[in-house]
Amino acid sequence: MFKQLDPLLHSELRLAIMSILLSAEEADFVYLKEQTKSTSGNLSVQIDKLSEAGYIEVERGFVGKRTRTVCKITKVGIKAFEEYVESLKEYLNL
Amino acid sequence: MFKQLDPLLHSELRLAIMSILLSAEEADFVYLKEQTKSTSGNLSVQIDKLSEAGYIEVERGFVGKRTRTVCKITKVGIKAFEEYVESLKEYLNL
DNA sequence: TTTATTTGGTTTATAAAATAAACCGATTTA
DNA sequence: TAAATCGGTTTATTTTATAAACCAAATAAA
Repeated sequence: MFKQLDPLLHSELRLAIMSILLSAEEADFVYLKEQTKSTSGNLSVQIDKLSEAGYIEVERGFVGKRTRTVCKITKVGIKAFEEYVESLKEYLNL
Repeated sequence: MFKQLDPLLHSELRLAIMSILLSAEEADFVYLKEQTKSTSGNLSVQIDKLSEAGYIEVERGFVGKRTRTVCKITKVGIKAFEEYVESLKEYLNL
């Protein structure tokens, strides 16, 4: 009856990150921090986890002299997100 | 933008319990255990948490000589669940 | 009848997760 | 040149989830 909920997505901050990246296709660290109102430490950790899972791609570069970390969602990430939504619907009676 | 997700509901097992109780209006420990495929220990702990939050009511009684723990969802629980669903929709782009 | 075994749980210990605090090098600003 | 800010990362702490161990009562088996 109840499918397992992907533990990587069933986390408030990671879900918010994925949600943003799904609409935006690209977002940098600063933007994600603003939108999610998270601390840098927490954000950094959760970005790493999504990246290690292959759900997002992270590029660390420069804009002018300042560093800039840009995140994009991957195909794998999109699929995982969609499956998570489907599973959740069962729990939510949607 | 992103509302906080009620941490009491944002948990796989507790959400499953609430989901069942929302449709069933009443379910006992054994039934919940079967449906959620959880261990008794985990189920016991999560039932307590929902109960302490006032989201469900727990009655420990007897049927014949055997003990029976029956759970019901409360109005507070229904409201919390509905709010959780609304908040989640934002994250899921629903 | 005593001894397993099962039922219906609870309590306690452990593993994993989320989160914040402390830190760091580079860049501005005062 | 000292102090503050930016853009993070690393490490420590707290919280959660989960399973394992346990328990009393009931039933079944020997």
